[in-house]
Amino acid sequence: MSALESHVALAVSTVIFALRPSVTGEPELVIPLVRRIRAPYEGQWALPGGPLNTDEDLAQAASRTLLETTALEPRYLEQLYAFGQLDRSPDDRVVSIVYWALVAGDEADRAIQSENVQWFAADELPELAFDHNLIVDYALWRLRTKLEYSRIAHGFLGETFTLAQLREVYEVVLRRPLDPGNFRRMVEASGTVVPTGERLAGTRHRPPQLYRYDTSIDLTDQGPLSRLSAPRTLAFTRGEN
Amino acid sequence: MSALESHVALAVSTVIFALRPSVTGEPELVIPLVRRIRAPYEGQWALPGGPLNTDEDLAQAASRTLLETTALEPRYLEQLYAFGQLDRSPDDRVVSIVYWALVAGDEADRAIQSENVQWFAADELPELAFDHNLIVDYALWRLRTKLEYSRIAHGFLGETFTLAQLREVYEVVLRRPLDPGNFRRMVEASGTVVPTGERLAGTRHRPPQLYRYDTSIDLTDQGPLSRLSAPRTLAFTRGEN
DNA sequence: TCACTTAGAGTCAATCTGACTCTTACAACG
DNA sequence: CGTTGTAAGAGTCAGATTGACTCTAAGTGA
Repeated sequence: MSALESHVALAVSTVIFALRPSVTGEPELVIPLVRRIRAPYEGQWALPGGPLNTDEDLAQAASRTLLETTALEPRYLEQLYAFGQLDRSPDDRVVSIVYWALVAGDEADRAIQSENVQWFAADELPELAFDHNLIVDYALWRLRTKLEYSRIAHGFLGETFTLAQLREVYEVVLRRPLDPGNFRRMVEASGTVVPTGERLAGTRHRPPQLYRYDTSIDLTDQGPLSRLSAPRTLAFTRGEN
Repeated sequence: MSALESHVALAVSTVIFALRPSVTGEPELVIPLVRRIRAPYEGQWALPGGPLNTDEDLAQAASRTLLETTALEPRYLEQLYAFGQLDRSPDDRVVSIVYWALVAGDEADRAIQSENVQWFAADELPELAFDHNLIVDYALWRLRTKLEYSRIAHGFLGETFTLAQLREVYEVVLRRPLDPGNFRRMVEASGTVVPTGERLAGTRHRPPQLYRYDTSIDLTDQGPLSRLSAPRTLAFTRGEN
C-alpha cells in the first residue's frame, strides 16, 4: 500500500478506552498505544491499527487489529471519524477510518503489556505519531459528550455492577463529582438498568444492590445505522468478531 | 481503481439537503440525485460523488464532486459516516466516505437540473443504487437529531431571515408544528442570532424583524475537530472550496 | 453495643418547557 | 379614513426537570 500508482491507502485504527486504578488508587481513563517499529515516526507511540483487508468489514478490521496488537475484545465499538488530510502522513497518502472502543476493567487486565504496547493516561499522552493526538482528543470529546446523553458507561463495567460503580465511571470520565442521590434518580428514570436482586457483600457498610443493563433497550441510538450488522452487534461487540 | 490487485477503492459521496417549495406551495426537504450512466446499477439514481483524488482532502473531494454534478456550493458540510460493508457494491470493494451538506434555498435554484440530475423529496425516494437508501436514511436522522441540539438550521437560509422563516425550517425538517412564542424564546435564549435592525416589509401584517447569525459563535460543536481546517471553514464552507 | 460508612429514600427551590393569552403594527379593503 | 385580518412579539401559568440537601437504613469492625 503506497503511492506507487498514486493510490490512496486505507487504514483502520482504534482508540480504546479503559478504566484502571492509577497509582493513587482511584481509577483513571487510560488508552493502550503501540510503539511504531518502522518509519515514519519509528519509535513513537501510535494508535493500534493497520491496513484494511479486502475481505473484511471496517468494524471487523478495527476489532482484528486491536485484537492482534493488544489482545483486547471491546464491549463497545463505534466508528469515530475518517481522517484524510493531505499531510497527515509524511510520505504516502493515507486515509484512516478510526473507531473508538470501550473495554471492561477486568478485560483490560488481560491486555498485552510489553515493550511495545503500553497503557497511558488519556489526559497526559506523549507526542504521538501522525495526527493521533488530534484523533485521541476527538475520541475523548466524543466519549465525554456521548456519556452525557446516552447510556454507554457500562461498556467499562462487567455484567453486574452497583450504582456507585456506575457513578464512578461517570465521575472519572467527566472529571467531576456527581451527587449520589441525583445520579440514582437519573439512572432509575432512564430505565436502562435492572436490579438483579442480589447484593454486593463484603463492604464495610450497607450492602448495595447489584444491577444489570437491560439489553432489550438500545443503548446508543444510532438511528438507521443499527440496520448495519445485527442491531445490537454494532453497539455491542462481544466475541464474535 | 478496481479489485485488480485486490485493492479497496475509496470514494466520496454527499447527501445534499435543501428546502424547496413543493407543489402544494409549502417547502419540503429535497435532495439531488444523479442517474448512473454505467454499471453497476446503470440507470438507477444515486448520490453525487466520485473517487478521491490523491491531491485533495476528503471534504474537498465532497465539495468538488457535488459541484461537478450539481453545481451546488453548500453552506454547511460535515462528514457523515464511512460505509464499508463487503457487499455494498456487487463487483468491486468500495469504501465510501459520505458527507452531508445543506444548501440555501436560492442556491438550490441555481442547481443543475437535467435528464440525469434531479431533486427528490427526501421522504419518498425511489430505490437507489448501492446502499444509498440506507445512507440517506442515516443522513436524514442525523439532520433531524442535530437540528434539535445545534444551530445548523440557517444552513438552509440566506444571510438574513425572519424568525418565522427559521421556524419554518425547523417545522419542515422535524415534520411537526412549533409554537411561535416558545420558538422565539428558545432562539433568543440561545444567543446565536442577532437582529439586523431592519424589518421585512411587504407582508400583509406587522413587519417582522430580520436576523443574522452571530458568526462569532461556533454553531456546531465539533470539539477538537474544529482544529482541522480553519475553525469555521469546516462548518461553514462558502466559496473557497 | 456503639461508631462509622455508604445505601437509598425523600424534600425543596430554581429552572426549563409546553400551552396559552393579549397587545401591537402593518396591508388590504370598504 | 376607519375597519378588519394576520402575524409579530411580549407575557403568563402549570407541570416537569435538575441541583443541593436532609434523613433514615443496614451493613462492618472495634
